[in-house]
Amino acid sequence: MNFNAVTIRDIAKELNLSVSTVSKALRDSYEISEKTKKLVIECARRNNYRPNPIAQSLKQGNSKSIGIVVSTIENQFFAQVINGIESVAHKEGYNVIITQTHESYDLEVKNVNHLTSRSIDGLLISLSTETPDVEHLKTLHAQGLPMVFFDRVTEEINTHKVISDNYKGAYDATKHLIDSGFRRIAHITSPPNISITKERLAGYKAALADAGIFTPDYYISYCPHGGRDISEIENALNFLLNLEDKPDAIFTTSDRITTTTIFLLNKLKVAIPADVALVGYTNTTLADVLNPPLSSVHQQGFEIGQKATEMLLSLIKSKWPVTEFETVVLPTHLFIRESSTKPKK
Amino acid sequence: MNFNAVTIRDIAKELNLSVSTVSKALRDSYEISEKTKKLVIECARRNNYRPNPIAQSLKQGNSKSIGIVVSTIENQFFAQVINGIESVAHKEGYNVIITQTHESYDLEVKNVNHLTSRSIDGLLISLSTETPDVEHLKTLHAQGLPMVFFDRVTEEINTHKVISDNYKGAYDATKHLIDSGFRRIAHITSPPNISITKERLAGYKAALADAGIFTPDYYISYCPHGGRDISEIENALNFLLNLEDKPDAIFTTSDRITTTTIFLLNKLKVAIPADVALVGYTNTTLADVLNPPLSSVHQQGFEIGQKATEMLLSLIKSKWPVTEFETVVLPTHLFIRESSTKPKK
DNA sequence: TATTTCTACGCAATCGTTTTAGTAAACATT
DNA sequence: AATGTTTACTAAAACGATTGCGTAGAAATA
Repeated sequence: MNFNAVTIRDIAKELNLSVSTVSKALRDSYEISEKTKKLVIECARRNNYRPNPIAQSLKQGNSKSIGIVVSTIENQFFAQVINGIESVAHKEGYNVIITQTHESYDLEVKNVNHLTSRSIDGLLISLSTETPDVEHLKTLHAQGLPMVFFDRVTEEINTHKVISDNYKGAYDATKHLIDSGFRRIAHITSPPNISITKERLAGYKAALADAGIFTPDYYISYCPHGGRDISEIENALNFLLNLEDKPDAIFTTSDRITTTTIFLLNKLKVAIPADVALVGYTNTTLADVLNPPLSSVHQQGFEIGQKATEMLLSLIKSKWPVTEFETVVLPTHLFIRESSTKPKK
Repeated sequence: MNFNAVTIRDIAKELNLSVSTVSKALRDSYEISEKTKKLVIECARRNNYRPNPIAQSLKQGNSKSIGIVVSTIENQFFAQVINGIESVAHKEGYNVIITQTHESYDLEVKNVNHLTSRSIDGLLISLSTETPDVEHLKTLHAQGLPMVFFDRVTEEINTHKVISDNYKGAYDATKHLIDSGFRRIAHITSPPNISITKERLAGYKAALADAGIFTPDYYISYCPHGGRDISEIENALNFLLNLEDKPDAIFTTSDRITTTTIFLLNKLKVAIPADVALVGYTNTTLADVLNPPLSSVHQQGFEIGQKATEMLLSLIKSKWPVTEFETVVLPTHLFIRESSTKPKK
């Protein structure tokens, strides 16, 4: 930084003291007399001295910053998670570096490398939908980088995790559709490899099974890129709506898939819920104002972020290697609106 | 970083070379023989060596990171701007640190201090609605910190700026309402002190004046916190809708004010556009799917971010103090949807 | 053969801060 | 008076990477 060149050395020179005295005075060391402390502090203030955090980091071996990897901050859910992360991190004097994968594996690897090469103290990560394996994270984990997974987690790395109760969220949504009188309930979801897909699929299947409703496998559509390409969802809908036993309801996962589905159904002039009902996962604040108001499973994004950060900081601050890990599961909430209300005949 | 302890010194020891030789080999210096270079590079790769960027920063006096200050990333407009910023920054090897003010002046000051104390090389900032003055930035600017303003800018600091054509956006929106047959057009907007408010207000007034329509001052409502509190907008609407010469159309500014207005109007069972038409500023991807589809002025968020970052990097890289500054104005686009279509009688 | 020029590398200082290991001087204890 | 104990400070070594300068030995030139 050349825009703020005042260093501890300048103060030392001005006061005819050694740098170590100045440093200790500023850190309020017991070794320094009150008189000198006052002198130093006053001089620092007068010269608008700010300790160079880079030098501090180098000396202390930590950077007081944590890295975040999410798919995209345009997703309201992740924006809320990040707000939760920041609320805890800032309180503890950590700053955060946010990176986005846009669901790409390449970008995930690049971002993780970039973050670690920026010397982060810990990592908060939600896996990209396109991530086939977690070797890039295993190495770092083995090297001792504290990491906490949230939302999309992996079984292959043993560390803290924070997730929503995806199973129950999906179960509740599906059961609600069943209770509302729908029987042919399709499911449009993310790629089968990521955790949230599996958990939500299990909840969906369980609700149907518990109600004794048989559902063919072709009612389940996976979007390989998590809805990054609108065509993925378009294809899924075209397929479903042209079936002979066309579904009378759809349960969607993920913010993007859900909001895109409502957009496409409207465009296709498929009436919701008259032609097909819809319940989705989304954290948009606009669900109420959509046409029609969208029934949705809402996740506690902010709280997920908070919890994950608390756990990460506890790992970072721990003096001994942590071997006991925890997976925190936060409840989801189903908001019932018009998109899933059986129209009266 | 203790989780990645491989340093240049470790490599030197392993190969029985000096640290300087290793450093120079890795930096491909002409002073080092090809044979040694190959040896060093291979050893570095094998040991998963990564240069410690903190040490590099300290030596080189830059941090290769830029700070961003926005009101909130939950706002789609800012999320898009940030994506634009990242696209340019990452390409140039810079990483970004995002902070949010949530429209609070206190948080803005804190964030700016935090960022500069984290040794950023430059600052990209959109002012908070509650920011009464820019003294906290003037000091930094005077000290030579490169900064570029975007979206909400200030006249008081002479540097690069990137904004939307707010005047024209507002003019077009208002003119469209007039052309659609509306005459009593109200305006709900951000606090009068920030730049976008002034620019949009001017466009709104000009369109009305050009059409020879007199509009009373009480048709203009300011939200002191930019719509952070829903009650601000509630009050504005209650006031407007209970007027004797109740407006037949409303033009709103800012993402949050616009989407909250549609929410409240729906809640109040005020039909849009039958009872009152609506055109707003918003960058949500959901405008099409809202009830009713929302006419809106769309800003080129991504491009604003890109442009601002290009300008910031040019400031950072400049060898000489820059004295010629530029304000780039990007066009807005009006999307006409149902919320502003005069219903047939 | 003596001198100069290259080549390829090492030494040591540097960035700004923190911290360990001193050390004079003042004061207290026997 | 000789010895311990504080007090209040300083010198110097880190942290990891970079870089100007120095130099041994090989090669080229005179």
